[in-house]
Amino acid sequence: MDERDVRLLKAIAELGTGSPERLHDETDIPVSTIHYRLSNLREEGVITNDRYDIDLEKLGLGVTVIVEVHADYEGSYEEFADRMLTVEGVTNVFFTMGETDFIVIARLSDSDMVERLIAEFEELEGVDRTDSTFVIAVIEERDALQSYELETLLEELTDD
Amino acid sequence: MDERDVRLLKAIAELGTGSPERLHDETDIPVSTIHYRLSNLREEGVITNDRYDIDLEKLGLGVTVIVEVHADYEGSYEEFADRMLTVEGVTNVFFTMGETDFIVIARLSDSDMVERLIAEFEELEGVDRTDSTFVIAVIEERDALQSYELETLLEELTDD
DNA sequence: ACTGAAAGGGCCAGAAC
DNA sequence: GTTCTGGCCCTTTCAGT
Repeated sequence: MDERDVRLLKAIAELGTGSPERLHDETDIPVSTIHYRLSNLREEGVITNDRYDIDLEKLGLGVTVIVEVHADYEGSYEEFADRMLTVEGVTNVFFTMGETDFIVIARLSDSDMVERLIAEFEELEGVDRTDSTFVIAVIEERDALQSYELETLLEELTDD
Repeated sequence: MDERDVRLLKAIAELGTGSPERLHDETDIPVSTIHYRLSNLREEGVITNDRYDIDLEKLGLGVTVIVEVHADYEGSYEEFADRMLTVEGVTNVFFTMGETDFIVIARLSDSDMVERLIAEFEELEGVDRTDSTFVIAVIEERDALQSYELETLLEELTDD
Protein backbone atom coordinates (compact mmCIF):
# COMPACT_ATOMS: atom_id res chain seq x y z
CA MET A 1 0.00 0.00 0.00
CA ASP A 2 1.84 3.08 -1.23
CA GLU A 3 0.85 6.60 -2.17
CA ARG A 4 -0.54 5.68 -5.58
CA ASP A 5 -2.76 2.96 -4.15
CA VAL A 6 -4.16 5.33 -1.57
CA ARG A 7 -4.76 8.06 -4.14
CA LEU A 8 -6.60 5.61 -6.35
CA LEU A 9 -8.82 4.24 -3.60
CA LYS A 10 -9.59 7.74 -2.40
CA ALA A 11 -10.50 8.83 -5.95
CA ILE A 12 -12.81 5.83 -6.33
CA ALA A 13 -14.59 6.77 -3.10
CA GLU A 14 -14.91 10.42 -4.11
CA LEU A 15 -15.96 9.93 -7.72
CA GLY A 16 -18.15 6.93 -7.06
CA THR A 17 -16.73 5.12 -10.06
CA GLY A 18 -14.01 2.65 -10.91
CA SER A 19 -13.66 3.77 -14.50
CA PRO A 20 -9.93 3.83 -15.33
CA GLU A 21 -10.43 6.80 -17.59
CA ARG A 22 -12.16 8.95 -14.99
CA LEU A 23 -9.63 7.90 -12.38
CA HIS A 24 -6.89 8.98 -14.75
CA ASP A 25 -8.49 12.43 -15.05
CA GLU A 26 -8.51 12.71 -11.26
CA THR A 27 -5.10 11.28 -10.42
CA ASP A 28 -2.97 11.75 -13.55
CA ILE A 29 -1.87 8.15 -13.25
CA PRO A 30 -1.68 6.49 -16.71
CA VAL A 31 -4.74 4.41 -17.54
CA SER A 32 -2.88 1.15 -17.91
CA THR A 33 -1.11 1.68 -14.61
CA ILE A 34 -4.47 2.23 -12.93
CA HIS A 35 -5.59 -1.08 -14.31
CA TYR A 36 -2.42 -2.72 -13.10
CA ARG A 37 -2.79 -1.31 -9.60
CA LEU A 38 -6.46 -2.13 -9.23
CA SER A 39 -5.79 -5.65 -10.40
CA ASN A 40 -3.19 -6.06 -7.65
CA LEU A 41 -5.48 -4.57 -5.00
CA ARG A 42 -8.10 -7.11 -6.06
CA GLU A 43 -5.70 -9.98 -5.65
CA GLU A 44 -4.64 -8.75 -2.22
CA GLY A 45 -8.31 -8.72 -1.27
CA VAL A 46 -8.44 -4.99 -0.53
CA ILE A 47 -11.02 -4.51 -3.28
CA THR A 48 -13.58 -7.25 -2.87
CA ASN A 49 -15.87 -6.99 -5.89
CA ASP A 50 -16.78 -5.15 -9.11
CA ARG A 51 -18.46 -2.45 -7.08
CA TYR A 52 -15.16 -1.58 -5.45
CA ASP A 53 -16.22 -2.45 -1.94
CA ILE A 54 -13.21 -2.20 0.37
CA ASP A 55 -11.96 -4.59 3.04
CA LEU A 56 -11.31 -2.05 5.78
CA GLU A 57 -9.30 -4.53 7.85
CA LYS A 58 -6.86 -5.09 4.99
CA LEU A 59 -6.79 -1.39 4.20
CA GLY A 60 -5.70 -0.53 7.71
CA LEU A 61 -8.90 0.99 9.06
CA GLY A 62 -10.00 -2.05 11.00
CA VAL A 63 -10.86 -0.33 14.27
CA THR A 64 -14.53 0.50 14.72
CA VAL A 65 -15.96 2.74 17.43
CA ILE A 66 -19.58 3.58 18.18
CA VAL A 67 -20.11 6.88 19.97
CA GLU A 68 -23.31 8.00 21.65
CA VAL A 69 -23.40 11.76 21.67
CA HIS A 70 -25.55 13.70 24.15
CA ALA A 71 -25.85 17.22 22.91
CA ASP A 72 -27.28 20.61 23.74
CA TYR A 73 -26.85 22.77 20.68
CA GLU A 74 -28.11 25.98 19.15
CA GLY A 75 -29.72 25.79 15.72
CA SER A 76 -30.95 22.76 13.79
CA TYR A 77 -29.81 19.22 14.30
CA GLU A 78 -28.57 19.18 10.71
CA GLU A 79 -26.16 21.99 11.42
CA PHE A 80 -24.91 20.27 14.53
CA ALA A 81 -24.57 16.95 12.70
CA ASP A 82 -22.57 18.65 9.95
CA ARG A 83 -20.07 19.76 12.56
CA MET A 84 -19.69 16.17 13.71
CA LEU A 85 -19.02 15.15 10.13
CA THR A 86 -15.91 17.29 10.08
CA VAL A 87 -14.28 14.80 12.46
CA GLU A 88 -12.14 12.48 10.37
CA GLY A 89 -13.09 8.82 10.50
CA VAL A 90 -16.80 9.41 11.06
CA THR A 91 -18.77 7.37 8.53
CA ASN A 92 -22.32 7.29 9.92
CA VAL A 93 -24.36 9.80 11.88
CA PHE A 94 -27.82 8.86 13.12
CA PHE A 95 -30.19 11.32 14.80
CA THR A 96 -32.16 9.22 17.25
CA MET A 97 -35.13 9.15 19.58
CA GLY A 98 -34.71 8.23 23.20
CA GLU A 99 -32.00 9.01 25.70
CA THR A 100 -29.13 9.64 23.35
CA ASP A 101 -29.28 12.35 20.74
CA PHE A 102 -26.92 11.01 18.12
CA ILE A 103 -25.25 7.71 17.43
CA VAL A 104 -22.05 7.98 15.43
CA ILE A 105 -19.95 5.25 13.86
CA ALA A 106 -16.29 5.80 13.06
CA ARG A 107 -13.54 3.78 11.34
CA LEU A 108 -10.01 4.24 12.59
CA SER A 109 -6.54 2.81 12.16
CA ASP A 110 -5.45 2.24 15.76
CA SER A 111 -6.03 3.00 19.44
CA ASP A 112 -4.22 6.31 19.19
CA MET A 113 -6.78 7.50 16.69
CA VAL A 114 -9.58 6.45 19.03
CA GLU A 115 -8.22 8.78 21.67
CA ARG A 116 -7.90 11.54 19.12
CA LEU A 117 -11.46 11.00 17.93
CA ILE A 118 -12.99 11.16 21.40
CA ALA A 119 -10.98 14.27 22.21
CA GLU A 120 -12.19 15.98 19.04
CA PHE A 121 -15.78 15.14 19.88
CA GLU A 122 -15.55 16.47 23.42
CA GLU A 123 -14.24 19.73 22.04
CA LEU A 124 -17.12 20.22 19.63
CA GLU A 125 -19.43 23.05 20.60
CA GLY A 126 -22.77 21.70 21.77
CA VAL A 127 -21.49 18.30 22.84
CA ASP A 128 -22.55 17.58 26.42
CA ARG A 129 -21.28 14.09 26.97
CA THR A 130 -20.04 11.19 24.86
CA ASP A 131 -20.24 7.50 25.59
CA SER A 132 -17.94 5.40 23.43
CA THR A 133 -18.23 1.72 22.73
CA PHE A 134 -15.32 -0.17 21.30
CA VAL A 135 -16.19 -2.78 18.70
CA ILE A 136 -14.33 -6.04 19.26
CA ALA A 137 -15.45 -7.65 16.03
CA VAL A 138 -17.45 -6.51 13.03
CA ILE A 139 -19.47 -9.63 12.30
CA GLU A 140 -21.14 -8.44 9.17
CA GLU A 141 -21.68 -5.44 7.01
CA ARG A 142 -23.92 -6.05 4.10
CA ASP A 143 -26.30 -4.23 1.81
CA ALA A 144 -29.88 -3.84 2.88
CA LEU A 145 -30.89 -5.77 -0.23
CA GLN A 146 -28.65 -8.67 0.69
CA SER A 147 -30.28 -8.99 4.07
CA TYR A 148 -33.67 -9.78 2.57
CA GLU A 149 -35.02 -12.78 0.70
CA LEU A 150 -36.12 -11.94 -2.83
CA GLU A 151 -39.71 -12.86 -1.91
CA THR A 152 -39.81 -10.38 0.96
CA LEU A 153 -38.41 -7.64 -1.23
CA LEU A 154 -41.06 -8.27 -3.87
CA GLU A 155 -43.79 -8.05 -1.23
CA GLU A 156 -42.46 -4.93 0.41
CA LEU A 157 -41.14 -2.87 -2.49
CA THR A 158 -43.30 -3.46 -5.54
CA ASP A 159 -46.30 -1.19 -6.10
CA ASP A 160 -48.45 -3.16 -8.48
CA MET B 1 -40.65 -0.09 -8.90
CA ASP B 2 -41.91 -3.42 -10.19
CA GLU B 3 -40.74 -7.00 -9.98
CA ARG B 4 -38.04 -6.65 -12.61
CA ASP B 5 -36.49 -3.64 -10.92
CA VAL B 6 -36.39 -5.44 -7.60
CA ARG B 7 -34.89 -8.56 -9.16
CA LEU B 8 -32.21 -6.47 -10.81
CA LEU B 9 -31.26 -4.57 -7.68
CA LYS B 10 -31.20 -7.76 -5.67
CA ALA B 11 -28.96 -9.42 -8.26
CA ILE B 12 -26.57 -6.46 -8.18
CA ALA B 13 -26.33 -6.75 -4.40
CA GLU B 14 -25.77 -10.50 -4.50
CA LEU B 15 -23.30 -10.64 -7.38
CA GLY B 16 -21.46 -7.47 -6.44
CA THR B 17 -21.41 -6.32 -10.03
CA GLY B 18 -23.42 -4.12 -12.37
CA SER B 19 -22.30 -5.88 -15.53
CA PRO B 20 -25.38 -6.23 -17.77
CA GLU B 21 -24.15 -9.56 -19.04
CA ARG B 22 -23.74 -11.13 -15.60
CA LEU B 23 -27.07 -9.69 -14.51
CA HIS B 24 -28.63 -11.29 -17.55
CA ASP B 25 -27.21 -14.68 -16.52
CA GLU B 26 -28.75 -14.27 -13.08
CA THR B 27 -32.14 -12.80 -13.98
CA ASP B 28 -32.83 -13.93 -17.57
CA ILE B 29 -33.78 -10.37 -18.41
CA PRO B 30 -32.41 -9.37 -21.88
CA VAL B 31 -29.24 -7.32 -21.72
CA SER B 32 -30.74 -4.30 -23.44
CA THR B 33 -33.70 -4.28 -21.08
CA ILE B 34 -31.31 -4.36 -18.16
CA HIS B 35 -29.61 -1.34 -19.58
CA TYR B 36 -32.95 0.39 -20.01
CA ARG B 37 -34.06 -0.39 -16.46
CA LEU B 38 -30.82 0.62 -14.82
CA SER B 39 -30.81 3.85 -16.76
CA ASN B 40 -34.30 4.65 -15.42
CA LEU B 41 -33.35 3.72 -11.87
CA ARG B 42 -30.42 6.11 -12.18
CA GLU B 43 -32.65 8.94 -13.31
CA GLU B 44 -35.09 8.31 -10.47
CA GLY B 45 -32.14 8.57 -8.10
CA VAL B 46 -32.49 5.04 -6.73
CA ILE B 47 -29.03 4.16 -8.03
CA THR B 48 -26.76 7.03 -7.09
CA ASN B 49 -23.44 6.31 -8.81
CA ASP B 50 -21.38 3.97 -10.98
CA ARG B 51 -20.77 1.75 -7.99
CA TYR B 52 -24.49 1.04 -7.73
CA ASP B 53 -24.96 2.56 -4.32
CA ILE B 54 -28.64 2.62 -3.45
CA ASP B 55 -30.79 5.41 -2.01
CA LEU B 56 -32.62 3.37 0.62
CA GLU B 57 -35.18 6.10 1.20
CA LYS B 58 -36.21 6.07 -2.47
CA LEU B 59 -36.09 2.29 -2.57
CA GLY B 60 -38.57 2.02 0.28
CA LEU B 61 -36.28 0.88 3.07
CA GLY B 62 -35.99 4.26 4.72
CA VAL B 63 -36.61 3.19 8.32
CA THR B 64 -33.49 2.59 10.38
CA VAL B 65 -33.41 0.94 13.79
CA ILE B 66 -30.46 0.37 16.10
CA VAL B 67 -30.84 -2.54 18.50
CA GLU B 68 -28.68 -3.21 21.52
CA VAL B 69 -28.75 -6.91 22.25
CA HIS B 70 -27.90 -8.29 25.70
CA ALA B 71 -27.26 -11.97 25.33
CA ASP B 72 -26.43 -15.09 27.27
CA TYR B 73 -25.64 -17.79 24.74
CA GLU B 74 -23.95 -21.15 24.47
CA GLY B 75 -21.07 -21.50 22.04
CA SER B 76 -19.04 -18.81 20.29
CA TYR B 77 -20.16 -15.28 19.63
CA GLU B 78 -19.79 -15.94 15.91
CA GLU B 79 -22.39 -18.67 16.05
CA PHE B 80 -24.75 -16.47 17.98
CA ALA B 81 -24.19 -13.56 15.63
CA ASP B 82 -24.93 -15.78 12.65
CA ARG B 83 -28.31 -16.50 14.15
CA MET B 84 -29.01 -12.79 14.37
CA LEU B 85 -28.09 -12.45 10.72
CA THR B 86 -30.99 -14.68 9.77
CA VAL B 87 -33.35 -11.89 10.78
CA GLU B 88 -34.35 -10.06 7.61
CA GLY B 89 -33.38 -6.40 7.49
CA VAL B 90 -30.26 -6.73 9.63
CA THR B 91 -27.35 -5.11 7.82
CA ASN B 92 -24.69 -4.65 10.51
CA VAL B 93 -23.75 -6.68 13.55
CA PHE B 94 -21.08 -5.40 15.92
CA PHE B 95 -19.70 -7.43 18.83
CA THR B 96 -18.85 -4.85 21.47
CA MET B 97 -17.10 -4.26 24.76
CA GLY B 98 -18.95 -2.75 27.67
CA GLU B 99 -22.47 -3.17 28.93
CA THR B 100 -24.13 -4.33 25.75
CA ASP B 101 -23.03 -7.44 23.95
CA PHE B 102 -24.05 -6.67 20.40
CA ILE B 103 -25.15 -3.61 18.51
CA VAL B 104 -27.25 -4.35 15.45
CA ILE B 105 -28.40 -2.02 12.69
CA ALA B 106 -31.43 -2.85 10.56
CA ARG B 107 -33.11 -1.29 7.52
CA LEU B 108 -36.87 -1.64 7.26
CA SER B 109 -39.78 -0.44 5.19
CA ASP B 110 -42.23 0.72 7.86
CA SER B 111 -43.25 0.64 11.52
CA ASP B 112 -44.95 -2.74 11.13
CA MET B 113 -41.65 -4.24 10.18
CA VAL B 114 -40.00 -2.70 13.22
CA GLU B 115 -42.44 -4.57 15.45
CA ARG B 116 -41.79 -7.75 13.52
CA LEU B 117 -38.03 -7.30 13.83
CA ILE B 118 -38.09 -6.77 17.61
CA ALA B 119 -40.38 -9.75 18.05
CA GLU B 120 -38.02 -11.94 16.01
CA PHE B 121 -35.07 -10.85 18.10
CA GLU B 122 -36.81 -11.52 21.40
CA GLU B 123 -37.56 -15.02 20.22
CA LEU B 124 -33.95 -15.82 19.33
CA GLU B 125 -32.34 -18.36 21.65
CA GLY B 126 -29.76 -16.69 23.84
CA VAL B 127 -31.23 -13.19 23.66
CA ASP B 128 -31.70 -11.83 27.17
CA ARG B 129 -32.96 -8.36 26.51
CA THR B 130 -33.11 -5.91 23.61
CA ASP B 131 -33.07 -2.15 23.68
CA SER B 132 -34.19 -0.55 20.43
CA THR B 133 -33.49 2.95 19.29
CA PHE B 134 -35.48 4.45 16.46
CA VAL B 135 -33.51 6.60 14.04
CA ILE B 136 -35.32 9.82 13.20
CA ALA B 137 -32.89 10.88 10.49
CA VAL B 138 -29.87 9.31 8.85
CA ILE B 139 -27.61 12.32 8.49
CA GLU B 140 -24.84 10.65 6.58
CA GLU B 141 -23.58 7.33 5.40
CA ARG B 142 -20.31 7.49 3.63
CA ASP B 143 -17.28 5.39 2.88
CA ALA B 144 -14.48 5.34 5.40
CA LEU B 145 -12.19 6.73 2.70
CA GLN B 146 -14.50 9.66 2.07
CA SER B 147 -14.41 10.63 5.71
CA TYR B 148 -10.68 11.28 5.63
CA GLU B 149 -8.56 13.94 3.99
CA LEU B 150 -6.12 12.55 1.43
CA GLU B 151 -3.21 13.75 3.57
CA THR B 152 -4.41 11.84 6.61
CA LEU B 153 -4.88 8.70 4.57
CA LEU B 154 -1.35 8.96 3.20
CA GLU B 155 0.04 9.33 6.72
CA GLU B 156 -1.97 6.49 8.21
CA LEU B 157 -2.04 3.89 5.44
CA THR B 158 1.21 4.02 3.50
CA ASP B 159 4.06 1.80 4.63
CA ASP B 160 7.09 3.38 3.01
C1' DA C 1 7.06 -2.03 -11.48
C1' DC C 2 5.42 0.84 -15.06
C1' DT C 3 3.79 2.30 -19.55
C1' DG C 4 2.07 2.94 -24.64
C1' DA C 5 -0.20 1.03 -28.26
C1' DA C 6 -3.03 -2.31 -30.19
C1' DA C 7 -7.18 -5.30 -30.09
C1' DG C 8 -11.16 -7.25 -28.25
C1' DG C 9 -15.57 -6.89 -26.13
C1' DG C 10 -19.22 -4.90 -23.63
C1' DC C 11 -22.02 -0.70 -23.70
C1' DC C 12 -25.16 2.38 -25.57
C1' DA C 13 -28.20 4.76 -29.09
C1' DG C 14 -31.50 4.14 -32.33
C1' DA C 15 -35.18 2.08 -34.65
C1' DA C 16 -38.76 -1.47 -34.63
C1' DC C 17 -42.09 -4.11 -32.27
C1' DG D 1 -42.29 -0.62 -22.24
C1' DT D 2 -39.42 -3.96 -24.38
C1' DT D 3 -36.31 -5.98 -27.62
C1' DC D 4 -32.72 -6.37 -31.25
C1' DT D 5 -28.63 -4.91 -33.60
C1' DG D 6 -24.44 -2.40 -35.12
C1' DG D 7 -21.06 0.95 -34.34
C1' DC D 8 -18.22 2.96 -31.07
C1' DC D 9 -15.43 3.62 -27.16
C1' DC D 10 -13.58 2.02 -23.07
C1' DT D 11 -11.36 -1.57 -21.00
C1' DT D 12 -7.95 -4.80 -21.01
C1' DT D 13 -4.00 -7.00 -22.44
C1' DC D 14 0.89 -7.56 -23.39
C1' DA D 15 5.30 -6.72 -24.93
C1' DG D 16 8.80 -3.59 -24.07
C1' DT D 17 11.12 -0.39 -20.85
